[in-house]
Amino acid sequence: MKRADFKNAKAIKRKRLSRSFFVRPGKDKAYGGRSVKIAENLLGKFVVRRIGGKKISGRIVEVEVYAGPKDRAAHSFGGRITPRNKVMYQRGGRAYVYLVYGMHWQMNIVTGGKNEPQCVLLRALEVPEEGKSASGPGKLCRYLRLDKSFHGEDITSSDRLWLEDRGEKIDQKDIVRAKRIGIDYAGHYWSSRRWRFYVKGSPAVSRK
DNA sequence: GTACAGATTGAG
DNA sequence: TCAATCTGTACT
Repeated sequence: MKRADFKNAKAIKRKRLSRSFFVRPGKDKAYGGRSVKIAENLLGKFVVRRIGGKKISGRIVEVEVYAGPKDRAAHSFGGRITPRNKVMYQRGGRAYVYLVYGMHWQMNIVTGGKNEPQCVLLRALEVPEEGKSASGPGKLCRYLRLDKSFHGEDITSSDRLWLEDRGEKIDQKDIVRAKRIGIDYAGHYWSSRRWRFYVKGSPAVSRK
């Protein structure tokens, strides 16, 4: 490697997202507002999964906000606390991983402070591997090889799962705001909230 | 204990 | 359009 190349390689910014990204001070302007902001800010960040000496990563291009206890589509609706969702009540920065439809894992990131049960679902990544796909929450977990053992993982300190800022800032005009997928059971008010965000034009976005 | 539905996916 | 597949949840 030439000296200049080495310098360039070192110059690529890879900063792990820390607690302050997931837990933000202040009050929400609208219900779930801070988590909406976090969701938008997650676009363009990278998920990194370390398996032994190997790293798998992907660029986040699609997310959804779930903001209990008012949100009928969220597991925390009504303030329910169950073995499955109790991690949502912890301080932000942890993974909420669970099985849907008896066969697909989904990964959420807990946002907000203690006893503020909110989270952001990761729905799609752009991945470098030819032929591989992470377009959809189930496929994303299959790609990253995530399962129940990651439930509750603190992604601000874990050595096998974390998020990175690599210096990209998605412009507001490139963020599409849409209705969440697969939650029609939550009733018109909640299913019509535009709490799904994706990067305009990304080929990896699910259900375009 | 039983019943039932689901933040999905891939095949037909 | 539909079945796979199983956990969480609500009820008896």
